[in-house]
Amino acid sequence: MVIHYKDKTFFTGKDLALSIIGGRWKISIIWCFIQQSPLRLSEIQKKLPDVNQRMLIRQLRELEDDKIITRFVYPVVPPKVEYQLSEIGRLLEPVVTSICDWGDNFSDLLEKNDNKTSVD
Amino acid sequence: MVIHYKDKTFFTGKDLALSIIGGRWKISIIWCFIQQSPLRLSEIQKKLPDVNQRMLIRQLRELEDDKIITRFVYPVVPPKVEYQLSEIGRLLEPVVTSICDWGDNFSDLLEKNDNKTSVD
DNA sequence: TACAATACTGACATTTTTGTCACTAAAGAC
DNA sequence: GTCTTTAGTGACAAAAATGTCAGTATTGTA
Repeated sequence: MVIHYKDKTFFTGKDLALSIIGGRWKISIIWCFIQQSPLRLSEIQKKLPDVNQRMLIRQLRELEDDKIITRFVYPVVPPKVEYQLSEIGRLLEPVVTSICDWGDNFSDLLEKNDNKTSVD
Repeated sequence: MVIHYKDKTFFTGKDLALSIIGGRWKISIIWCFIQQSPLRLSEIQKKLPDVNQRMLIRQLRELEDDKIITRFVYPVVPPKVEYQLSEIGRLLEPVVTSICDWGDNFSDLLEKNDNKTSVD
């Protein structure tokens, strides 16, 4: 199987997937949408205070380009733009939840080992 | 919940997880181990020809530091070193498979749309 | 005419990640 | 002493990702 996408060639769905969701903040952004949808830019900013606006917008554009999220502009003043997951975007939920689950497992393990080696 | 790990602070297991498996080749490396284990460096290189050796070793070191994989050196000449997933590393399987599954879905979608819009 | 609030964009700096090249280590065989 | 093979390391270059800052667009209201 060979996949051509945006001038690049991928030999597995996995590699294609990684190229799409591999961005620094992509999974975190998608996680926001799984919790609440739709979301305005300003709302995502509140949920992800560590991401600066410029970066956030860039990642949103990429996700939009890849059809993971949709963007809807309301013709009002002040401007209002709503983002939400597309159908294929919503299918990323198992990816995000499995990452969360593993992270929780890993952090439990850290705690256990910390207690084991702690000195008082 | 606050997690301190390697001089950094994480507020969710997800963020901790992303910091550990977020490296450029980490998921691909873990995927190799899910397919076959243990693996020698030279074997991983064959499976991931796009990763140069220096990079591969660096990613392996990071995974080892994070206790995702173990490294066993056989005291022989020429040197023989075997890597394999640790217990917590093996728990990454659902993460990897969900990414693969989603990628396959996405690539199916691409194909469908290509056919729809193709001209002959 | 100036101001408001939201959602941007452009140019550039900085940081991080990745890649390259040349080199080392190990110890038995010759 | 030199060669072999596998698995590395160090120093540096290049590229990519990310961050910063200042600025634009919109149009109803004061």
